[in-house]
Amino acid sequence: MNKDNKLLTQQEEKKIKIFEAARRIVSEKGYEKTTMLQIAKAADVATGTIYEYFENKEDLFLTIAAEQYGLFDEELKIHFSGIKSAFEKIRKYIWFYFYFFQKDPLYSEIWLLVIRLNKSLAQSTAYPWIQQSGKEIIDLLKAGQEEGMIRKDIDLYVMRHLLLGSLEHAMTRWLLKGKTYDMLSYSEKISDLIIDAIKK
Amino acid sequence: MNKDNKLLTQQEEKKIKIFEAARRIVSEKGYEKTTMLQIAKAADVATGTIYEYFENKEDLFLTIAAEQYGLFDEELKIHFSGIKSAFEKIRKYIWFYFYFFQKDPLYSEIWLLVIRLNKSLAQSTAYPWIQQSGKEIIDLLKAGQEEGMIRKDIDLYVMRHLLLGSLEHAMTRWLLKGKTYDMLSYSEKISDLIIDAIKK
Amino acid sequence: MNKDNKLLTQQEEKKIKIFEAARRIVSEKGYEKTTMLQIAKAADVATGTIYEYFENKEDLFLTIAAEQYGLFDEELKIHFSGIKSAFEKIRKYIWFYFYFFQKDPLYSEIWLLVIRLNKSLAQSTAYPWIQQSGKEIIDLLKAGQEEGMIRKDIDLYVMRHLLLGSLEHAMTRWLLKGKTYDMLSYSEKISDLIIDAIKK
Amino acid sequence: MNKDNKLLTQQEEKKIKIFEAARRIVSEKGYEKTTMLQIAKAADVATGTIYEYFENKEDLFLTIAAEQYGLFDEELKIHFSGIKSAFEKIRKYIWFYFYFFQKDPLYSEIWLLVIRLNKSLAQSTAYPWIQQSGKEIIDLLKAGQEEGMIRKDIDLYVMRHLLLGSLEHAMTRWLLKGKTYDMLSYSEKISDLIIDAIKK
DNA sequence: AATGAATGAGTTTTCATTCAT
DNA sequence: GATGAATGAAAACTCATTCAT
Repeated sequence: MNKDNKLLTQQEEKKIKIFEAARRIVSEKGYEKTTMLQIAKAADVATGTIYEYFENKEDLFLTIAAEQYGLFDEELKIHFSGIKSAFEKIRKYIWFYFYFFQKDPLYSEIWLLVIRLNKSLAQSTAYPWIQQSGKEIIDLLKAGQEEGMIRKDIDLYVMRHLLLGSLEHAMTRWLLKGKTYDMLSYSEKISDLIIDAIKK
Repeated sequence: MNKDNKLLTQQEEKKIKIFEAARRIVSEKGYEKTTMLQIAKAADVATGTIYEYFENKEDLFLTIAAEQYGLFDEELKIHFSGIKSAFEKIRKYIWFYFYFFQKDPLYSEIWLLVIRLNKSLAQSTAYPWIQQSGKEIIDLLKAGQEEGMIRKDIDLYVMRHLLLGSLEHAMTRWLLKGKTYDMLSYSEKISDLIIDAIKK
Repeated sequence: MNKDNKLLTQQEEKKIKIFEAARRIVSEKGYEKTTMLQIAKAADVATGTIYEYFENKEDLFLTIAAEQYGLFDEELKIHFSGIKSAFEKIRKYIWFYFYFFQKDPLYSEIWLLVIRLNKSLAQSTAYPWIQQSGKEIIDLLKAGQEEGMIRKDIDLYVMRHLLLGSLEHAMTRWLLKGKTYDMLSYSEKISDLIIDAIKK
Repeated sequence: MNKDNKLLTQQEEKKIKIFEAARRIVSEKGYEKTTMLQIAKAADVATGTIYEYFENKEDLFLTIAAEQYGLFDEELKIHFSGIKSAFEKIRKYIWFYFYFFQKDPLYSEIWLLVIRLNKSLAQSTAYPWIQQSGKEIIDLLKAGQEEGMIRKDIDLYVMRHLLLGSLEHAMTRWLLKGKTYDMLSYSEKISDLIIDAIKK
């Protein structure tokens, strides 16, 4: 390892430190109430240093959002591997949804309470991953229909509302209630009900 | 009408003017990005005048929220009148949900994007109407089970996640997408799917 | 009594009501922290009504100050009646000082904590009574010297500092300590010491 | 001197610049009428910069007051050095009181502020230096009594009223009158009178 | 690359005063 | 004369961003 390489590594580390600090604080306080100074202190860097790695506050926030989505997507792909049936994938998706958010409540807060409802994010074309995130479910449902496992009399988008809506609602309540009760028992029942509703 | 009556009306009018201006701007920009000066200008009053009618920014915001919920609740009751069956009420509820939010998109934005997901609001006991809003559905579902119209093998709370989750998700997407497409055709299909899922 | 007379009386009463309310609140909170609305509410009138009787906040405050001084002066004159010796008058003055402030702590707070330390008041020539208030002591001391009862080797102004300074300091402490202890026993001792210091 | 040292000095200088500007303006206009913007402009910094060095307006003000008291106390100690007799220390104290205020009129105006501050903070335990300031005189007087130089028939607190009251009164008048007359000739005479009154 | 002091526009809120009724 | 709603200037304080070191 040469000097440059080592420096790069140190930089990467610093970027991650800032990233993690920002993620933690944003999930605690929300975007508007998180200040750059808070992030800087939590990351143990100077405020100016944040601007070495991120354009500005919005960029930092958007990077977190993209990363957040990427992580979900990446892990999901791993969990999908080996499963061929679209229907089974949907089952898996539901399970994974609860599993992922429960595993890392920090992430789920950012996703559910911050990103998902950001109007400018939702309408922006600059961040294609946001548009992307919903399309996959549509593809899965369509494939499930073609397999003959999912009812064909219902619009795909309607089913997506039912699917994602139920999941998000359940998780959001759990977050807002302070994560005090056990999510696991719920998740299974919700899974059953959703599957029951969309299957042939 | 006497002089006093007229004065009262003028006052009420001004309060409503501020109220409507605040509602409009908050729904456009969100709570944090709405300034008192913007509201004042939009309502064509001085900033100080807002403080004649509302304690502070939070109070103004909360008053809007309470009003919002109250209106939904009040209108819903009217629509429920004459309906005896709990199951039919649920049908009606779903229809009304779309109808109400579509009728007044300004209201729906505040409810769906601002109030519903505000952590401190959700956990606050100072605003009982927020807690109240979810309990009614539970009662309806329970009554539907007792009538024998709704399946008894599923937890009430799980069904509520499905019901409210689907509705909220559908409406939220519609809002975030800029209300560009027609909601009515969706609403009916979603209704069908939800009813289908929870009925015996 | 005619109508005009009765109206005048009602007005006088209203003015006094405002006056008393202002005095009470100013003594509690100080000049800067007293608002016109607080006074209006305490006097049970509208804010605009205060401006019917007083030019503005400063005028109201100054009127209180003048009244305050006038009351002290007026009562003092009564207590002086029958006393011929200047030396005895000084004795009386000291006693009266404690007596007056103790009798009406509201008055003393305004005088000691508000008026006395107000720079613009002290330097103003618009309020001759303020200048006047100190001159009387000088006259008394001078007369005492001429009577041969008060030492002549000390500058009159120096003696006034000792006299008024001691009194004000003692009363101020009493006020600041919450008027919890008995002032009477002190006042006598302080009297003795001051008299002792200035007498021949 | 290294770079760090120089930086520290620059910071200190800026803090002092703000401090001095605040002191000057507060002494001119009083606490309530001094705005943070005025201080910022006078110190040639941005308003935000003040908040880098002081918590808020009250903290800035309290720091000035504490500094003021500390300075008095510190210098007094130096002047006390070499003097053994408590009685002589009291003589010195009186002299120093006038000397200190005359030497730096800017400081002395702040003292008026301190007096006023004392009024509002007299009952507060958060600023121990305020309570402290009066106790020292009691100790000195007591020691003077034990030396046999100060009369024992008078309560210590009564003597303190005479001593501090006279000094404060003389200085306050001088300050409020705009420091137009010569204080030195007075101070000596007041000294003589006070000493005369309390000595055996 | 890293720092963090400095910036100052922007925000909420207050309150003496006015004036139409 | 009395009212009190309306005013809006002014204040304290915040914080994303910059830039000299």
